Amino acid sequence: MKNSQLYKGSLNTIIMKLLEEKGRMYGYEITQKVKEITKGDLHITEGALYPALHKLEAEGLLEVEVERVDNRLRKYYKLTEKGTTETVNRLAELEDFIKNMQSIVNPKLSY
Amino acid sequence: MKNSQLYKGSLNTIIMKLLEEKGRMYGYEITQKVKEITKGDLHITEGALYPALHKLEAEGLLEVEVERVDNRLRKYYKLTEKGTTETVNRLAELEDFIKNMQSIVNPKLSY
DNA sequence: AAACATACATAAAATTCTTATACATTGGAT
DNA sequence: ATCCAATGTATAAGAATTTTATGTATGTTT
Repeated sequence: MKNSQLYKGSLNTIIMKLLEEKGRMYGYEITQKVKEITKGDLHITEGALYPALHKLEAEGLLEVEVERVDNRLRKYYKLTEKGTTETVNRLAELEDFIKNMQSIVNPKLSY
Repeated sequence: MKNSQLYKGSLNTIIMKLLEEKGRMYGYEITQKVKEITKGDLHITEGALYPALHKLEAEGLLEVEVERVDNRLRKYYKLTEKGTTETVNRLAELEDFIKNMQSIVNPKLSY
């Protein structure tokens, strides 16, 4: 990930949310989608992405389907049942996190 | 910090924002203030806090004033001029970060 | 022919945080 | 009187995540 330190720790949640929405995605597609959504602010690097995907798979949250498209390898990831359940929790945590960070940035609004 | 991984990378920004607002604070006070603001969600541990404060000081973003209160040592931290300037940048980054994360969580709103 | 985009991967190093421990004072409860 | 909780700072070992750099290979554009 590029730029701000703030994105540290949010990669797994981002991956899981995108997969929840799209059904299945491959690694490179995830990087492009995130770049698009954040208008270029967030560039997920391969060095961060692939180990993260492999770990989520090892934890049983994702499963992979390998396909060959245009003679190039693609690994499509999708949420397992366990992963889907866990995504609900992670998104709830994310919403709390965002609220908390907003309370810190803008304490005037907490009346 | 306790619970969610999401807070990783946000500690420095939290510290700087609180100092910008309060003028000066000591470590323990920061932990209590954050606990209060987040209604107990975020517990900043000493093992994370003190190294972070020392590093910000080493970078010239914070300066320290040692005082003895009730025979207990207190180290009050405040932003340097450099730190104040940098805080503006960090808060802008935080706002972008929050917006980006909201775009990811709630893509429907991005029409 | 070179450069760029697509597509995956790993390994060393840096960074940040968790967990555990340490020391010292004050105040309240047993 | 003694113990425990709260206040206050600190460090060190280890874990986890990310950065940076590198590698492989194909397809497309200039």
